[in-house]
Amino acid sequence: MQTVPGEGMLAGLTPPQRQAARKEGAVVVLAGAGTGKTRTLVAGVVDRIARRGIPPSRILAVTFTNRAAEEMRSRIADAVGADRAPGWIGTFHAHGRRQLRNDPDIARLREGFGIADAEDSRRIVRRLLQAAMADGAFEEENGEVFRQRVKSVTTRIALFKDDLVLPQQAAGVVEELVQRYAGDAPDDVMAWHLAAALYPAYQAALREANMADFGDLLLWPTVTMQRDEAYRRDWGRRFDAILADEFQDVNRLQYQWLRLLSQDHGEIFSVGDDAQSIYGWRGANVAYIRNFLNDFPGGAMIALEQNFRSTGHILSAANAVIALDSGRLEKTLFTASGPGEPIEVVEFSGGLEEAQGIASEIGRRLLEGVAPDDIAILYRFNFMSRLLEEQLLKARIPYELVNDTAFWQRGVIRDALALLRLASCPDDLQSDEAFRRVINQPARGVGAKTLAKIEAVAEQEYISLFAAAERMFASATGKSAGRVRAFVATIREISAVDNAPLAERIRELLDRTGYADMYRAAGEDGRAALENLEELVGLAAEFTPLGDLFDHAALGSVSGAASGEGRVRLMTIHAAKGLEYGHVFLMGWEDRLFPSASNPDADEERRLAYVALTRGRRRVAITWCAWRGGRCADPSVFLSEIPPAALCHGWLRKHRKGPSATRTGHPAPYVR
DNA sequence: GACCTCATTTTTTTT
DNA sequence: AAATGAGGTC
Repeated sequence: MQTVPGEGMLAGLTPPQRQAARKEGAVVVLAGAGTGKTRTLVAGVVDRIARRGIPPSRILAVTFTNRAAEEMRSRIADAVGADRAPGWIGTFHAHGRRQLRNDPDIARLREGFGIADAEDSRRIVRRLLQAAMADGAFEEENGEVFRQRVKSVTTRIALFKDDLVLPQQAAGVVEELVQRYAGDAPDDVMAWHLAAALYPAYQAALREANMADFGDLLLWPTVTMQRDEAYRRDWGRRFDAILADEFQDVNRLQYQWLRLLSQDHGEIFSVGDDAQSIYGWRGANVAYIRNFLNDFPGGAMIALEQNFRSTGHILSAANAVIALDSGRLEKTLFTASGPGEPIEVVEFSGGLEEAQGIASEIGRRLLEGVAPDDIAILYRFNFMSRLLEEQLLKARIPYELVNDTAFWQRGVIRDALALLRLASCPDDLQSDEAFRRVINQPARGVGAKTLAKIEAVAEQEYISLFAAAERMFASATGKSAGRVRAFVATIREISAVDNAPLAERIRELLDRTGYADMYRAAGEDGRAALENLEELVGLAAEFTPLGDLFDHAALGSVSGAASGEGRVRLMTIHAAKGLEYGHVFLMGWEDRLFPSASNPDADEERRLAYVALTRGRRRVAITWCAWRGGRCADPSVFLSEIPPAALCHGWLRKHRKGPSATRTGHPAPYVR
């Protein structure tokens, strides 16, 4: 027998893994945490290429995150060679973008449309809500309340799209969605109605700006595939096999998209774990994986239950917590390794003590020789990293925030990109959001009132805001007129020279508009911003055409995520899914905080706890505080659900005194 | 009318 | 971290 490339890796699989990888037709692999999910998925791809002879170019593999796509790509390349890796590995959004770029008119967009990220969407909704409020659609709201309203309406419009609801259909399904998301609060119900009412205007605003939001990327291709059989077949026949990762997190839109693409051949290999479904608030519906066999008759479901990651104690804790998840697909993780160390539970008096305690315990483990990047601290909410950061800094422990405010979403970077967009097409309405963003940055005397005047002119003449400002201030006198004229002239000049390298173009924009000077003048306060801008200039060189840079920025890429070797990782539980660490610290396990009182889906919080626990390979510590945020707190219910035999009081007891353990100070950083 | 500073607030979770 | 509000100055 000749050897087939890739057969080697198939040989290293467990029997269920191998059975799954070789199965044809519709398959769902129910892969518990740490059971070799990615390995099996990669084996599935390899089997299709190497054994079944499907051309790599005819395989579509889809993931949720860029990180997962990247990992899959490299692992497949390792197995079958880079030249034989599938050409279509990417996130749902990247695939949708590709489809929409091919036919912008299915969304009634023009070529070169931009991608609106969450903040762009919020800005549009804010304007619509302000207008609605002025019309008396609802009571006047101020500040914080209004801000919440904007956010809550924006997310609901996105949920309509995730549920395959078109703008004109929204009003008809409000009641259904109110029920589904159990928005008992009157505010939430109102937000649903507002969202349904504003959705058509929101969509019109996007179209006018020639922009697609995240939902649009997949919504319009899917809707068109439903309506137009020729279009569906055109895309469907490009692939002989489809593979989907994290299937438990698909929403209705993604699910239909997968079905439409796979319906001709029925070759859909999906991998997931219903116990790890944690994105319900984004429209994900566990029912799709749980009912897979109903929707794909003749399909197969294969469970992977042997865990290769964690110790026995960690698994018994995870199994106990997830056992109470209602409606779950029964499966129990087991391991061939021993029980290992019990999970350490540590109670602190307050958040500061907790942060100090974790920092000093990490310091101790680093001295014992544990590698910093084998340690992770996980929390429910991003804001919980703040105290921790201070303490880690103090203890000179190198750390990295994973995914905090992503590079591309930072204010400075968005400003710089706005300048670039403005300069790339100042007369296009597409640049209006960019104009709003940077016209008064640095201050040029254009406040809300002046901007309103510019907007009025622009609307009247049906020209861009930039063109309107140019016209209005051409001959105006006054303090701000000169500054606006200079700004407009600078953008025009740079706009005219469009052959300069991107990096140079950005640098010129930043310098000549006075944007960079604003931060140079700020001294130490502006240093971080200037560094970010430098990084952007460096990064920009990699992108041509220009549109790719904007798309990349919007689709949130993993910039710099691979940089943090030798650092302790701090991240949310959500961000930790799919990752594993030898030492895991789970903080803030308190009632109301975790499970979060603001999530109506209690089971989802439970699944989150399961995800958190199963990130640990050898040692897991759970901490909680009796006092946080000015009020008393009780330990999380999840703690009481873990079998006592898997728990112990760990390092916490010894260090209740707090500061004394750290006061001695550490002269040198803990670097190996 | 716009700007500045200072204080306050409030966070889900993310493509 | 970013968005607000207040109060004072130009």
